Amino acid sequence: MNSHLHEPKEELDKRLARFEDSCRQKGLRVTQQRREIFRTVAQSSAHPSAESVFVAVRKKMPNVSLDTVYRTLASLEEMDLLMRVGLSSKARFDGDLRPHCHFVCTRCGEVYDIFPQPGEAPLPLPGGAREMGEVRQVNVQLRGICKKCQATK
Amino acid sequence: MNSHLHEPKEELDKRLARFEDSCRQKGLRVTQQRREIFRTVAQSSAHPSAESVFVAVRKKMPNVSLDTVYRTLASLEEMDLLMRVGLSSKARFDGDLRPHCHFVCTRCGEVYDIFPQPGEAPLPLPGGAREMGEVRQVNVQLRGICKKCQATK
DNA sequence: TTTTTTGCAAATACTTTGCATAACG
DNA sequence: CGTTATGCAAAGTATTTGCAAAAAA
Repeated sequence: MNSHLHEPKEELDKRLARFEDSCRQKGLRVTQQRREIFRTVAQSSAHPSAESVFVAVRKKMPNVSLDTVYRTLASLEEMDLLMRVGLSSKARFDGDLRPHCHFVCTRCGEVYDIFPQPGEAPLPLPGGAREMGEVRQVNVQLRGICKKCQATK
Repeated sequence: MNSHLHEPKEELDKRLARFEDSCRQKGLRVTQQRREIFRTVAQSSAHPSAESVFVAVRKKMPNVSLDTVYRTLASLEEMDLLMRVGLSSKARFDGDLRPHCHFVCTRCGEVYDIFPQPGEAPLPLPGGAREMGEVRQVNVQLRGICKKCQATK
């Protein structure tokens, strides 16, 4: 899975402890599968897909099923123990090419535009960007709960 | 489709002209379907999905098919006439919660981390963000062609 | 007229769900 | 022991592809 530790062992233990705390706090049981799936994502720097996690976890737990991986990744995201890269499920398109950011509501899925306010400076490219390759597009996504959903409780 | 013009008519005409130029430049034919699909996305501010575009276009062209919409949206993205919100196809996960950006290679799909360089200031939240709702996560994605793919030509 | 594109239908990829059994607390 | 989570199988979305007919240049 092209993964390597990005932290020493004690650090991983700390994260595993945090994982267990989060589970208990949410009333979720600390199962072998959840622990192994969490450990796998926590140790990888390859931004794995559900399938990759599945393959990796299977090496230690040959009976784990893909749907458990999906369910667990969703729980871990819910507990803020990992994050999802990009937007999931279906693709959405934007015909407005002017620089702007998106606010994505994680509850209703709605996407709102945030245009720069008058006089606001454009976001600078991060310093390390050039080394990665040729940047053609910048996509800034803020995720949270939109006003409308907050009102609905 | 909850769309409204975000520009006057002359502006749209200019964009349609640019669309036709881009097609010719790429050797793609300017078909009724492509024109209508482009116009639909260009006029919408709703970040439509392929399905939404399909429904909207069908009102003017009852025989258009969903796969043509998919194919056309891909071409339009290729020509930089629209952009895709978030990442398409499959979900990917990141267990590293430290603030960092992602470089996504649009050719090979690989995702690379960009961590802030020593002394680099964190990116400021855009001014308009607060009005949208409660921001829980910031996701900065740079898209382009990675070094490895550039080398492969 | 020649080549590209379309629409149809079918295939594929990704993700989710219902249900009986197994595992946690 | 009571309840939650798992694995299996099957269903549900989202997207892609092969091919004959239609449209663009």
